[in-house]
Amino acid sequence: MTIGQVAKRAEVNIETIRYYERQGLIPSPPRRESGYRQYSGGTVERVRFIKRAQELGFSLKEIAELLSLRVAPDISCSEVKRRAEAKITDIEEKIRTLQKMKEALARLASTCSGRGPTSECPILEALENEEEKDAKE
Amino acid sequence: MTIGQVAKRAEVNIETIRYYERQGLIPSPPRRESGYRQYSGGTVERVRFIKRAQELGFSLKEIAELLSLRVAPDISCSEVKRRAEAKITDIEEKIRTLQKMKEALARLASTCSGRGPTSECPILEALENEEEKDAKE
DNA sequence: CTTGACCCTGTACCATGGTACGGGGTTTAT
DNA sequence: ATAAACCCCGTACCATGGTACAGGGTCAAG
Repeated sequence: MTIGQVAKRAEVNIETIRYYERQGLIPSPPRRESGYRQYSGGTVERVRFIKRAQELGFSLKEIAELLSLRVAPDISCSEVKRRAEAKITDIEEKIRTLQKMKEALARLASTCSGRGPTSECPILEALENEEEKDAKE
Repeated sequence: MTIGQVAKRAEVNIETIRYYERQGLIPSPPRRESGYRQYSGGTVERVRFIKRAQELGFSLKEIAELLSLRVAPDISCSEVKRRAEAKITDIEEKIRTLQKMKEALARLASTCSGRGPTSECPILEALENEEEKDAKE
């Protein structure tokens, strides 16, 4: 298979395949005499693994590590589970941060009737004043 | 006030002040003969506004717009409120995405006893297999 | 044969929000 | 005077995950 075929089957950009190769996420395949890469079907599966793991919030670096774990002979499943659970914790933290932002914004928005000039907008005024921030903490 | 004093009082890096000036977020101040920037106290407040807005999830670009709105004579408070509410919507969407990720990860993690070699890890296997993904959608 | 699609490489670019230099001038306190 | 802190500018770099070229070679179908 050529790089274009792999990209098409894995539903990614050709450039992405080359990028992943450069980053070490997929191995450099053998070449034809022309220099064209010659892939087996395993690369499609590997790229799909990468994209699925990305969807779950893993960075490419973390994915590279997962891929290494997959073939490490002395590593146990528990390490994979630990990483999944660590990612869950990460995500929970992010959700908390976002919730705080949302609540602060909602409080601000509720102070504004939506009428009047911006020079007297309570939202903008709150962003300008330090007391407002301290009062929340 | 010098740039160092502004940075210290606003609790940001000197480089950040210069960056904000380059990005148009704060105005270029008058200079001494030496070339040193000479700030009034208003810049400290403005930088604090920027940082507070950032904490609420606004990008610098969005913040620049808020700062423009603040002094626009024909703009009403409702525009500011609209933007705050749009940001809330953004954040809610991000939370939903993160929730989905978390749930998918939790499901995966629950399939793994934490025992056994990684070559037989249900988490990794799920990431490898397309059927698993389709079954969820 | 011809042409269009495909492939290669290396380098640069994008977004975002900074941060770090190098090289040189200025200010301030001792 | 001296030394350290401070400031200036322009340019490059960082992280992350791509994406886009330019310039040139190869392949496959008509």
